[in-house]
Amino acid sequence: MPILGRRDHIIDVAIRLFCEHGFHATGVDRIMREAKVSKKTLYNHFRSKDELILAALQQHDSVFRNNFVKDVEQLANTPEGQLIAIFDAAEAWFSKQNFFGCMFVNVVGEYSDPTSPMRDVSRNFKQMIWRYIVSLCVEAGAKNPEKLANELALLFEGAIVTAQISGSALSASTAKNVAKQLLAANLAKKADK
Amino acid sequence: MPILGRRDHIIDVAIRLFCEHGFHATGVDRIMREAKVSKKTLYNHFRSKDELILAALQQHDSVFRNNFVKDVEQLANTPEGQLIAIFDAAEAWFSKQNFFGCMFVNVVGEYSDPTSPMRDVSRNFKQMIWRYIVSLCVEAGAKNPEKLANELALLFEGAIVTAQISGSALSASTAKNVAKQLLAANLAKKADK
DNA sequence: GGCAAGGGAAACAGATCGGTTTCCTTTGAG
DNA sequence: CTCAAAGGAAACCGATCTGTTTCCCTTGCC
Repeated sequence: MPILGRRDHIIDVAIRLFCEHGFHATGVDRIMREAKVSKKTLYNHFRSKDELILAALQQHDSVFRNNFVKDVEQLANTPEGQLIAIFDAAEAWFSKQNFFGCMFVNVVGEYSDPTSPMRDVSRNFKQMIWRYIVSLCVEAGAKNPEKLANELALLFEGAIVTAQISGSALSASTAKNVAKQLLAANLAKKADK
Repeated sequence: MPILGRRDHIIDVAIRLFCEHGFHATGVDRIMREAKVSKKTLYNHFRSKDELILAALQQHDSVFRNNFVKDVEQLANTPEGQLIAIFDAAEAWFSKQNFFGCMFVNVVGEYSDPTSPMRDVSRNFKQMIWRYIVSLCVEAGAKNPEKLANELALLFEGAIVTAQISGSALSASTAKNVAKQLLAANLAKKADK
């Protein structure tokens, strides 16, 4: 009912439908039906479907990263521990009923133009995740934090897609296992403390 | 003109368009226009668009794996070398002009029903790649070939998606670097020969 | 030459797409 | 109470979707 909540509500419904069925397959009629708003209201808040898609991506970008970082910080309180906890948080994510892979991976499969604003948001999301991992690597005292972050981000990405296709969350522990080896090889020993 | 080549030609065009623009966004009108066949001919070979999608996925499954294995075998002639060469072949793949990510990753973003035949083909493709890696790990004398293959497949998957989103082929060498470390840790030393 | 089969072009069908407009009701602030 | 703004329901628009059908022309085979 509150005016300010309407827009966010539409975006929430749109995110859910886009994640589950894709972007082209999800019509505005269905979004408006499930959000229980009229088409007039929807187009009062968004000039076009593309603008709604973009708003959904940006909202999901913000919310997902915020929650993910919070989850990781709740699972461990040292930088090394948090780098590993990323994969525990991932496993919990993969195990959710409404897990349909990464929205930002799914969107690039439907919009191939590299100058598309959807791809900009997608690239930006992955870069933000990477920077987060870099910052943890720096705190953990990695010799080459950016290189280590590249490797950990790659494992993360691979685990997400593998979980999506296989329908199993096992890939998270596979990635976690490799991550542990990478940390052992790239982090200063505790003796250095 | 040959009757037998028509069906394959339609499939080839469909694969190209599905990879570049996605499945829902690619209409049969466009496929038929670019394949230079009439709609009658198209529906004479395929009962529905879904059947064409399925045929395209199966064809791509077969052709891609065949070519990929051939590329790997051309790049190295030992099992250890081939396990590494996977990522060199990947880099060449990522660098192609018409690289739009993995068709089987893209398709699961548009068809979320786990019982969908499209997802069956996708799962099967990833499993075939995994089995190929397992066989190389066995030949290379890995202690736990299936576990090592899980890890290498994860790196492979992560490299593909990262290349697709970033638009850069650098992820291949990142994955290759990690793969080398994994092989060094999991393969019997040369002294054992 | 004649003839059946296949294919091309295009009309057609019914549904759905994104998006606009109309009309009427609700609602909140002065 | 009044009145303007906002929202809901639904008609409407033109375009596009998958899929079917019609008509005509080519082509290969006997």
